[in-house]
Amino acid sequence: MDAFYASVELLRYPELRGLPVVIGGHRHAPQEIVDPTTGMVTRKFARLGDYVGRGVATTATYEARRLGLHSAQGLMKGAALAPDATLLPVDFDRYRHYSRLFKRAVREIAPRIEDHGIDEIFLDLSDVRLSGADDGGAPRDLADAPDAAARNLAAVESEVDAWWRARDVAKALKAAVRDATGLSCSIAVAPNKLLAKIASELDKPDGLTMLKAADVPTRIWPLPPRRINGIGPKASAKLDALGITSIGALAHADLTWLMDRFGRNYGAWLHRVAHGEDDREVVTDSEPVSISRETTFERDLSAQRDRAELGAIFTELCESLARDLARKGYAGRTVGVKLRFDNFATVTRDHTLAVPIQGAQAIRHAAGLCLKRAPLTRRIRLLGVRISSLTPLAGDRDGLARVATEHE
DNA sequence: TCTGGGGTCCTAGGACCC
DNA sequence: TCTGGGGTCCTAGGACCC
Repeated sequence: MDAFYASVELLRYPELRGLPVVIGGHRHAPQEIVDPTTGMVTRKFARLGDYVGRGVATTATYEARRLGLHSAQGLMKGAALAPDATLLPVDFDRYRHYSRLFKRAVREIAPRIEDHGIDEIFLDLSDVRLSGADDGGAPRDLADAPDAAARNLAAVESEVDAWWRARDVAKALKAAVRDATGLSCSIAVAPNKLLAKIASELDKPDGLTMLKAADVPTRIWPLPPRRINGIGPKASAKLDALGITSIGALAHADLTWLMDRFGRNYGAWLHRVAHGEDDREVVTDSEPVSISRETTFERDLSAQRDRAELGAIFTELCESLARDLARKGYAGRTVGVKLRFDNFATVTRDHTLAVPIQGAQAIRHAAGLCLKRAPLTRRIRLLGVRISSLTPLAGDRDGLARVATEHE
């Protein structure tokens, strides 16, 4: 989905279209002002320049991106860059709603969907046929061809057919998503998930990109390695320092040289992905591995001096986690805490129980044991509680069905 | 004016078992 | 009279993703 959170917000605040808007933080909802005589409603939006706090931008409209604003950027930093941009608070419930809408619309056309976050999916289009479309009838039986050359030709023709069919399917998907949500998305059709993901960003927003394996040298190799899903800031910086600034350069790097510098597994993986190779399946059903809640405080808290406040937040986190767990229909055996200190260093502590738990009190008790083992000398900026080693709760078919549609 | 919140996967060491 | 070779589970940290 294109600039998903921001685009959802523009649906309800159309007067912001065309303006730089940033989504982030949580305490600055627009004020509605009703004119007592006319009854006309005008909204007063928060100005990014007035923001004070520790929030980051989750999404920026394309107009805001032109001013240098982008996701994961601190809002205070963004405020210095573009003080007159509009700031809207995040509304996850609303985004989840639109997420379900677009996924449902897609599922009607292409049922083999892999969830990849709230605003992304992978689709297996192998067996998708548009109903009512003239797709040349039944697939040709290659065995009917009289000789090898004819079989080859028939195979090529059938591949070409599939290619144009996939393009029509992608067009139909975009139309269905727009009908269901009023939102635009960008789609790429490619031989695998790796290439589809990269290609889907080549023509954003509202893109439709068709990419064949043979296109990799011309269209993928010029891109920086960072565009590959799995090459983040660290690996990218290291590649840069080694003089590798494009995916093509990575493809031409020696395999053993890469493995020596990045480890056997990661080095071999870098080599494969640079050549566009990826054999991962589209996974249509998956269970969550962990569920967590965390919060960053408005000011750093001391374990001694702010004990009461920390305790209240800790309990609240355990209660929200227990609610999430119940809503999704799971119990878990491993409870963990996460602490981030004033110097941004992060520690975690885990505790595994003999039997799965799900209640807030049991979670709070186990998390308390973890907390006792954590260093508590520095001031704390973030506290989190997590539960893993999950087992679905028997008898909660409703819950499981909800998980199947909500799991993002 | 430092850097959210929700996740997944990988690595590495140690305990423990056969 | 030095300490094999598997395997699993648990813990902690870190890179990465949306």
